[in-house]
Amino acid sequence: MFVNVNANSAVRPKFLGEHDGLSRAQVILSEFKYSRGTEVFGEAEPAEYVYQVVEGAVRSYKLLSDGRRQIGAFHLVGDIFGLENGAVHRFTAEAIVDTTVRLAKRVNLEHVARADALVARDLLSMTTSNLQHAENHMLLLGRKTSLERVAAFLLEMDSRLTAAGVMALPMSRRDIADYLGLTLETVSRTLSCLHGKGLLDFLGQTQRQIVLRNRSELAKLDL
Amino acid sequence: MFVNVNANSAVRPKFLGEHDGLSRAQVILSEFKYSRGTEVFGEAEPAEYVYQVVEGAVRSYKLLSDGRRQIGAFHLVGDIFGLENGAVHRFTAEAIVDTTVRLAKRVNLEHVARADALVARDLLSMTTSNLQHAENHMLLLGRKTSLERVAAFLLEMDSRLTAAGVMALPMSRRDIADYLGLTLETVSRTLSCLHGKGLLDFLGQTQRQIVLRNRSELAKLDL
DNA sequence: CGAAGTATTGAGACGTCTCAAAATTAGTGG
DNA sequence: CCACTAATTTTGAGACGTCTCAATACTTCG
Repeated sequence: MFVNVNANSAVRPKFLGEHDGLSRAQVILSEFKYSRGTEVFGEAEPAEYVYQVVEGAVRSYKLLSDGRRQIGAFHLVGDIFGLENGAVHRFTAEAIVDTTVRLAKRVNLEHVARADALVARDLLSMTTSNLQHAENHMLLLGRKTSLERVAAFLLEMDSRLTAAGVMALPMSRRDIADYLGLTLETVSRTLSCLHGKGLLDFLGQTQRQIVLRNRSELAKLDL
Repeated sequence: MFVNVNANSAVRPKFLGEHDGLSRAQVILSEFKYSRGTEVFGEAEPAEYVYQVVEGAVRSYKLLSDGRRQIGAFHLVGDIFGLENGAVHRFTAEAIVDTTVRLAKRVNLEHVARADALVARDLLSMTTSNLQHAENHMLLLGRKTSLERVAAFLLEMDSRLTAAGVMALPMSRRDIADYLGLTLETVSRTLSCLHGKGLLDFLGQTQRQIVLRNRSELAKLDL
């Protein structure tokens, strides 16, 4: 099932096993592919692995009993996810598009962390940046209008995945809505509104390629 | 300004310096009092100390430029707050009522953590529980109704500060609203509604002492 | 090219917010 | 301790933003 791969990809972000993200950790790495829509791990499942997106995109979410969904984060190329302190995962993680992940056995990581204080420090700083993102997102979900939420989303994605001026969103309107605490219709309407104001353009024949025309106006909308 | 105190209080929770929360750390501890409404630290201020509530209650919040406020957490007796990985605080912290805190210099704590892996582990697990709280709160803020939010709030506070069956809330309706992403009127109406249904009672002549009459019905409301 | 999935747009419903007033509680100084 | 004032809470009525439901358009994929 798991294929051992150590081939170097020529991609920008720092990957597990390269001496950065998780220092010069001697952890066993594998790669695995998930096709669009499949689950990487489920909420409350034992947290056996830690993952990093090599290619594609992943959403982590929680569900209420009646199906309402809150996406806590999108994981894009280079992002590490599924890192838990406790025994089980607190989110469900699904591939948004066909996705390749690199994975490390959690117990190995913990073993290395015990020996190497730098690795332990990396674990803390990753957890801290997750916390920081969650804190900012609470402000968005609790207090921002739909326009402010969508503007914040666009700016976040712009900074994380824009290549050559074009932002190719992997996620659907529904995913965006569940991330922003809105409905997909409200997201769609708000994007149309921003397009109408000349702040962004839709590119080609897909609605998921977006070009930001006026970042500073968007930034003003995101208080 | 800071008074060195090592007197043992006879209170329930484990405190800094007692061999639990932060292991057998040899950190210098002081106590300090903040009167109702005063700021303990501000957002983006250098994070020089880590705090623990000895008596009273604290709110941590973020503000938007126009004054909208999102409270990220309430810190009650025993809770540690102001723990940062980065150089600065990401929230403003204010005393809700007259409050006594114990505080430790952050650099000392880091120094100890470097020497003692158990302390380092405690730091990570504290950050993780903050993260876990934030993740649950994102679900609440993004997807729950006002009734579900208030029910969740009551159950959270019930588990954290009920003494002798009575829950003495230190925070105002406005604080609750800013925690739940609602307005104070909606919080008040929702509490009235729950009272009307016989799920809770208001005690004495204050509106901040509440007795939960039917926890299981409340739990059903909090999906 | 047809079918399924996704996005847009519209119209009306609904939940929460806003504004306002009254009731209650807390705080202050005599 | 009381009287007075300020602050907080409750309650009401109407406004507003987002949601729901529905229809249409567009894109993707077999």
